Amino acid sequence: MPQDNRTIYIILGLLSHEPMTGYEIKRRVTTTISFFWEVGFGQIYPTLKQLQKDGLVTMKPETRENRPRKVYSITESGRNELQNWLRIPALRESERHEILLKLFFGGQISVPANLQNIAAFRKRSSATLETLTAFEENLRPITAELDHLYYLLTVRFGELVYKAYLEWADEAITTLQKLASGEDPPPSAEVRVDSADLETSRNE
Amino acid sequence: MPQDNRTIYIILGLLSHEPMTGYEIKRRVTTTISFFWEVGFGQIYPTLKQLQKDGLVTMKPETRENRPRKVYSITESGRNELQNWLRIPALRESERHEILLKLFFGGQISVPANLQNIAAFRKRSSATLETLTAFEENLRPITAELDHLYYLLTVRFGELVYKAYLEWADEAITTLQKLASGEDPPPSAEVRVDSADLETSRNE
DNA sequence: GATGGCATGTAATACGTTACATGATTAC
DNA sequence: GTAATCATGTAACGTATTACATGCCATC
Repeated sequence: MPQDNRTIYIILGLLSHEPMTGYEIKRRVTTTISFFWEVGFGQIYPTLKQLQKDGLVTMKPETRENRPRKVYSITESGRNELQNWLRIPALRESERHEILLKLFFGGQISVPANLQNIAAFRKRSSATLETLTAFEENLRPITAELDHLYYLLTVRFGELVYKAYLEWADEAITTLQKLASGEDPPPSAEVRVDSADLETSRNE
Repeated sequence: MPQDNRTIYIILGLLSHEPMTGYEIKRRVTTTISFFWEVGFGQIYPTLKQLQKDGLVTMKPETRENRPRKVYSITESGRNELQNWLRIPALRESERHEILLKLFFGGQISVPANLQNIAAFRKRSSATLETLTAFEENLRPITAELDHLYYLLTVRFGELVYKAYLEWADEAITTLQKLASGEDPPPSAEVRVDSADLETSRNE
């Protein structure tokens, strides 16, 4: 019945690994797949209820250490639903790059203002890349387990893409700096601030 | 008043270049920015109405060649709103890679099935890259105009990122093929089909 | 005693996609 | 004549984000 709702499959997928609570699903999403797909509590709890109603998962209340929690498990029909979905090739990427939106209309603001936006993007991307690299180092030695290998493949995707982000940012910064130096009079105060920003973001 | 609605800024941005109709806005989006941000008619027309109500754009009905149309122009306050937004650095990328979602849970289906998904992704990405390369070739010679230069920068982003996609796909295919050949018995029918798919998608 | 993590949830709102509906003109 | 392009819009639905609300337990 669902046609577009990926939250369903994220939950089914995580439960296919092992039973867990909604809270733990959220944590798993954050620590593993959030760099290419985010899910919030506001989606998880209602979806779990729905999945239970549809018989794709079952729920078992627990009282561990006086703390009540609901542990969900995937059912056979849930596993089938998941596998059917996994076998359909994805249709398209859904990317939304706000940085590109701003840059596309960059002519409406100054070159230094655009440089600042790119510098912020570069900084963010660099931090993400570092996280991904750390993940890779942890995963490499344990790829004998198939699930870890697939996890590693997604991390590799991130690494290659974020490297491309950095490469692009450097290229764009160079292009625009040339433009600014060729057109602007002696470096203004605004330009000096930008340069400082670029330095710090580049050397972290 | 808006906090998240980028459609507003896409429309204001396009109108900052020149006045146009809702239909033409849609066409511009499709031909230039759709590879990193898509907008449908269902968003454009209502948003135009809203923007008009808020005084950020004005509308002038025309009857060109007996065909009625509504030509929208950006106002001064619209341009201010746009520029304010352009000067705020983007917070994060919003990417959703369904291919990675499927691969992350790849352990639930066979290795060849995962290979097919990656091959489909590769094929798609390769086609997009070709389009982007063609765009670049058209844009390179006309970057004297600032708007074209910014446009080119977004296209370069696409090129670098889609190249990274291809690189990743090849790497992932190699990894999984090794796995399949090391574990599977003599090539089954299923595996043969996959190999054919990979060939055609790789040589296009 | 305060902060942070574990744990579950609802409600409101915003946003986006799809389908539907209509009609003129232009090019094949 | 038929398909494609120009042109505008609405309605329904689905999906996602944000804020709010609650409470226990463990650690500092």
